[in-house]
Amino acid sequence: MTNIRKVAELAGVSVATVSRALKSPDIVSPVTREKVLKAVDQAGYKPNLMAVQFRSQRTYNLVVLVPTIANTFFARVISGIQEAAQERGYGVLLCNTLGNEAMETQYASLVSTRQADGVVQLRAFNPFSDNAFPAGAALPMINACEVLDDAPCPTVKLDNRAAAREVTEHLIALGHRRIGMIKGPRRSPLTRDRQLGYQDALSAAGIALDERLLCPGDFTPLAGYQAAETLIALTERPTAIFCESDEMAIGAMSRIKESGLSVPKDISVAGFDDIAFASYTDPPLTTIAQPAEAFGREAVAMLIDVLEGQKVENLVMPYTLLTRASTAPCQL
Amino acid sequence: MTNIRKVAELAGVSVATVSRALKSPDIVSPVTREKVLKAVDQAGYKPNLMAVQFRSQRTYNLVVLVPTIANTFFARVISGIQEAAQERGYGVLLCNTLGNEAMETQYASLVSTRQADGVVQLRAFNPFSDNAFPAGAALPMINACEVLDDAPCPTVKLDNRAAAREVTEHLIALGHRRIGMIKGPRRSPLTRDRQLGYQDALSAAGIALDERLLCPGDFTPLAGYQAAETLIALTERPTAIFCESDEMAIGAMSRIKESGLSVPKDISVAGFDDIAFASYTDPPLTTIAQPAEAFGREAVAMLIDVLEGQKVENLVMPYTLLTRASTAPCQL
DNA sequence: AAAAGCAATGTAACCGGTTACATTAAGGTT
DNA sequence: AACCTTAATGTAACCGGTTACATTGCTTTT
Repeated sequence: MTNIRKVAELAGVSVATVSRALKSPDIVSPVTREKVLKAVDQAGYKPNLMAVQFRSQRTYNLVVLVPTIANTFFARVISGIQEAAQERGYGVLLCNTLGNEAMETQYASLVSTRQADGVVQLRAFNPFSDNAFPAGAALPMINACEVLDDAPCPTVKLDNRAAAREVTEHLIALGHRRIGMIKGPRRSPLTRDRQLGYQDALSAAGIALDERLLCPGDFTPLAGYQAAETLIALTERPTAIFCESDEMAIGAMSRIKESGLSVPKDISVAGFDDIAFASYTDPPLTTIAQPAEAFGREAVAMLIDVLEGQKVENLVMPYTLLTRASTAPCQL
Repeated sequence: MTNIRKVAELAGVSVATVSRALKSPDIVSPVTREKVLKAVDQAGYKPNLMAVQFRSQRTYNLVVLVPTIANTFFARVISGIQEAAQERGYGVLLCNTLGNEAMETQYASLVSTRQADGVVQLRAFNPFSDNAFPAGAALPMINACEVLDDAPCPTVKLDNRAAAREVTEHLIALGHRRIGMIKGPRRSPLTRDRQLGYQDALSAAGIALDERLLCPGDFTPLAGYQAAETLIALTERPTAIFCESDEMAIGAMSRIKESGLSVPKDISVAGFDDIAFASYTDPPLTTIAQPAEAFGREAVAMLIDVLEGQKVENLVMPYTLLTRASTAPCQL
């Protein structure tokens, strides 16, 4: 393999001069620079980035911890991450953690073993919290999308409470009083905030909370399907269902129609995320649009700022309620 | 940062002994090994993997070139890749190339600059074909899913022609004679093979090929939506449509219903891939199930075998026709 | 003309592991 | 007791860049 010494020999200069000619062209004479560049070309020289990284102790890689790449919302976030990282010369080591905390911790340790410079965490879990990491060490991390309450790092999030409130208010404005909710995983702050927003809207409208209308889920279509089954079976079934993800909403709609009920005539359905399929469902899905790609881009921008020693501030991203045909006035 | 020398000092041995105690425990005495391990623990020592990699000239990273991560079929393939890579101690550098060839070539060059050991290419394009790479150099690569005809590397693929033929035969068996096809990108071998399979079935049944029934697409729901529009507008519209991806099938179904037509009563729709949503559409989608995760796992297994100097053979993966409610007997 | 300043380049230490080779000590053989 | 073998450990070169410091030669200053 051609290395810097070969090039130096070919150009008749020292290795230091070659290095300088490539990295700080302005401090070598034009004549020498020419010679070096010609030698580089002739030898087909490409710097061994492993050596560069080793020397500079920077990998220019970022670890992204994603709960599941199969969720199309995260796919969009990752696209944004990828794009922003590439623009700034960073690579992305993607880690599909499947919600497995041990795996998250393991992947996060890529930073402490110098395989990556920092971490973007898309889930409310601090992979550095166990004792595998030196307590004082500042491990560059950004927590985005699902954010810890006491995040030990900068965060990028949505005002989930306000967004959930807005969806619920939309349903109430359509005359619905029995509104089911298909939630996310139990211990997620995201789920808690969205439920708070749901409750905010209910109490503002003077509607009592009925615990039976709350179903747990895990953001997958299957979970939505099963939760809808439960809700439909209630003696007083809801006339509207708010799902914490579009994927669950799709599953729920499937189950509702299977029962011979109609969306939105019998039951209105609202989702969250605005995934690509949301406008192709039958009927098209009312949902909260999140700027998924922007989440990714902003998280990366912040992480790189941290790595470069700049100060960063927490970010709250905007959302929009998209009213489509899956929600309609209550028929009762 | 604690390095191997600190540990050596702490344990009262040489750095070589520390290295050996960790990498080949059997060649140091039990007593010394104990001392070293205790020192490692005490110092909180973790080897600097950048140094290890630099020394061994192996990164234990694989580059994965994926056309678009937003397609849920690829999301499944990537899950498989991730899993297999992790099991064998490799990291995955995911590159969302968006079909941009310059970007593919750029990412592939991570291998020549020693940022990664090999490439898994999920698209029919040889990123090493331009002159940016030394001609003779053996750049470890596996081509999976969409495979080049003259791939310069081992491949993992489906018998797309046979699968497409099987779907088409299924439609013909239901009595359909005018069968539309929503295709993939023009120059893709995948699209060509699937069209050949479609034609095989037609000619076996004595049905003439009608070019107007062939619409180009790009695997997105929007493309399916638009292509369906074209097909519906034909004076003699098809009674069945075979889509080269489930995502396009979902878009097509949406457009068909928008026209007041019913699936499958007026038009049967079949897809390809069996993405997670395929069983939650209304009606559930008849499709070809591909072992997406297995594609990823096999590709990684093959790539690592190549990296380890073993011989590998091309692989053809199995498929299954899943008959669901979106296809029904022809009503004409 | 001697001193000082500066631009251009060379020399070699350094990053943190791995490993070929050298050295030492202990045990076994004749 | 002299010699050989083997296990255990130490020494130092090495991977391929980067960069602090040294050196050279030329120009400017007084």
